[in-house]
Amino acid sequence: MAGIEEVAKLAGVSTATVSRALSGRGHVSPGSKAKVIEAATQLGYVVSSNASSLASGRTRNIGVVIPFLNRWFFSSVLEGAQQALLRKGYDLTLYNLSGDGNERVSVFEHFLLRQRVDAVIAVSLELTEREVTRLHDLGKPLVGVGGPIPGVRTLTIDDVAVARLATEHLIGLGHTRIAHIGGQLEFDLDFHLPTNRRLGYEAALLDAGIEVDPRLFAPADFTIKGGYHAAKQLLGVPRDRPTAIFAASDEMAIGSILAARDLGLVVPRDVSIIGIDDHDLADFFGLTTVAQFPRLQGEKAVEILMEQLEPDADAAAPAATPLPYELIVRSSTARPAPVD
Amino acid sequence: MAGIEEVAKLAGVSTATVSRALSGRGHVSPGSKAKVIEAATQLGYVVSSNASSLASGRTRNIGVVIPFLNRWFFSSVLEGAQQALLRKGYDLTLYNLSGDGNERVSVFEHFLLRQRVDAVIAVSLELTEREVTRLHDLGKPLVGVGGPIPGVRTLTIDDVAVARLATEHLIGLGHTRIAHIGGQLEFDLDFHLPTNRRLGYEAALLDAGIEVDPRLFAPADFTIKGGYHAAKQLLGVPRDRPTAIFAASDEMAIGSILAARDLGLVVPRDVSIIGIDDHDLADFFGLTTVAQFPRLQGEKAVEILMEQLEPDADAAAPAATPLPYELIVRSSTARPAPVD
DNA sequence: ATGAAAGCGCTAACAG
DNA sequence: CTGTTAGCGCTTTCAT
Repeated sequence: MAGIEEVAKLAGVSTATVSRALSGRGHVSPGSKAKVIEAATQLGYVVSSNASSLASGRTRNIGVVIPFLNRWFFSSVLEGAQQALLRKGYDLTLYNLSGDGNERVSVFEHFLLRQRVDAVIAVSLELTEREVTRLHDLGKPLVGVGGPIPGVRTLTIDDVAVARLATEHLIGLGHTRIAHIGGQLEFDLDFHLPTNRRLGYEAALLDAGIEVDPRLFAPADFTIKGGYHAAKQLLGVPRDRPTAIFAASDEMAIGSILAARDLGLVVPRDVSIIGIDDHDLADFFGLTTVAQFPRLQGEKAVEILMEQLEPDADAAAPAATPLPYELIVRSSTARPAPVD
Repeated sequence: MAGIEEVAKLAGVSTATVSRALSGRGHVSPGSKAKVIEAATQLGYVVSSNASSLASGRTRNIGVVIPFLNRWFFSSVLEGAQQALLRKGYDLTLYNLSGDGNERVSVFEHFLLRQRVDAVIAVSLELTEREVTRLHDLGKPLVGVGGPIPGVRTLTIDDVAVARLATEHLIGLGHTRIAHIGGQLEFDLDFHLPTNRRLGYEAALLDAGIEVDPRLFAPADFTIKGGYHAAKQLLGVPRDRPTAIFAASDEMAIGSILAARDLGLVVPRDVSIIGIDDHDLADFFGLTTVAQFPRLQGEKAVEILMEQLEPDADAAAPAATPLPYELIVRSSTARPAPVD
């Protein structure tokens, strides 16, 4: 492992110049820079990140705290963040807080504070005030994705508007008996999206002069299986069956499609189904949905952090761009069958 | 941020003793140790990992190189590794090599060599000899999961045996026209599992005196969609339809189940279907499968690294435990319908 | 069992 | 634009 000193010697300059030439901070004459780079590549020199971090206080490493790895939304956010960071020359250290609160304390107290990271991205985790304060006091930027953190810049789609759009799509097709599969209450703890989506659904209904019928709501756990069972309840009633279902996630919507099939119903002839996400499987199932773009959310979180970590850059993204979402109409929604 | 010196002062000992007491290496009297711990917690002291790494040469950080994040097998391995590492007090730095080879070079040359990690876990990536050599030269232990790396300790289930078990399950039920949905050739590049699974399938057939019929093989890309299309091909033939399908992954098996349904076939009455994985969705679809346990594989990879990084520990796992797999019979397989 | 002190390899003033 | 030099905060010999 060649060190900076050898590079300096080979290039015929001082170690300071090597450091400057390689890191890009401070001015170096083109000539020296070329010689340094030449020497560095020749020796296969790579900075020791520890020495560099210790001396500079910067780690070029971002911590990502995330509750699940095996769900579409989360792995997509992670992927987006990872790629954006890689491009910027940053590493990503992963803290998967799937387990109990114990794990969580340990991560905060012992890991994040170890000076391992320059900043933190918290995905769908409601941090406590104490946790936020700790990070702020350390001067570590923090950005949230997919969940509201008081006092912290957070990226979330407008869940109310998205749910409203989905519901209005069904209303526009002529549906009036529209069921909703939403989140269970527990899910509201860390991110309030179930409630917000339900609110958007109800608002759309009311605006259209349709009464909200509590019997048309079924809770589920955001999985295919959960959506399947919820939809069976909703669609299994002998009379006044809903003609459409708005599920708060694509996985639950897909479960609903499978449930409808098992009940002998044809989608969309007998029942229209719409979700939220634009999950990988949505296309395969012909699911109409409102796309959110989690990869983009991950990338954007990185951008925001970069603005704070490296303010020099040409002041890119305007601070408060709303996150995009988009109705994608496939074959799971249609006009309701005419009443005989 | 209290430093080690303040802790030493408060505890009335030297910084060296603090270091020893907190890290556990070297002997410290119980009395001093208690005082140090007391002082450290009181001050909220946390070591600076950079300073520690720089001085000791150890980072307590493991790099995980992985090609996908959004697939069940990979996210499960990652989850297992993450949890095991967390328990050991290690961090996990993630390198997602989804993109082109360019990214890959960059990761190796600039990231892994920066002294950021003590060891590397490579998931389903066939590293080049050069890459392996680089890491070895740096004294960084390396373990592979799910793919063969020449000259490196690798954890993989015995794909041939697993495929054979799945096929024998079908044969045992009385099937003789057994189709196979396997991987496309491209997938064989980085991990040879498609070929190995096909080999196991053919071996089981031959052992049972059943001829291997190349028309009963269809390639796919390990997704539900891919399995769906492959199965349609296989099951759509007008005569001599296979009575069973062995898919090389659960996702393809699930696609097959959906294809069968769309063709008006009842599973398992008209066609039996078996997969490999025990994917999250397998239970929901009643899929018979051979479970592999990717979380466990991730954990095991960590164990192996720990043995090398911290040889002191009570010599745990015997080196060459084979990875477990297990036939899980659900409702997608049954005796073939009697020939009329 | 403990303390003193010499670095680990680099960066950032500072001076020139 | 470039070199000199003092640390960054800890770990680890080496004594004691």
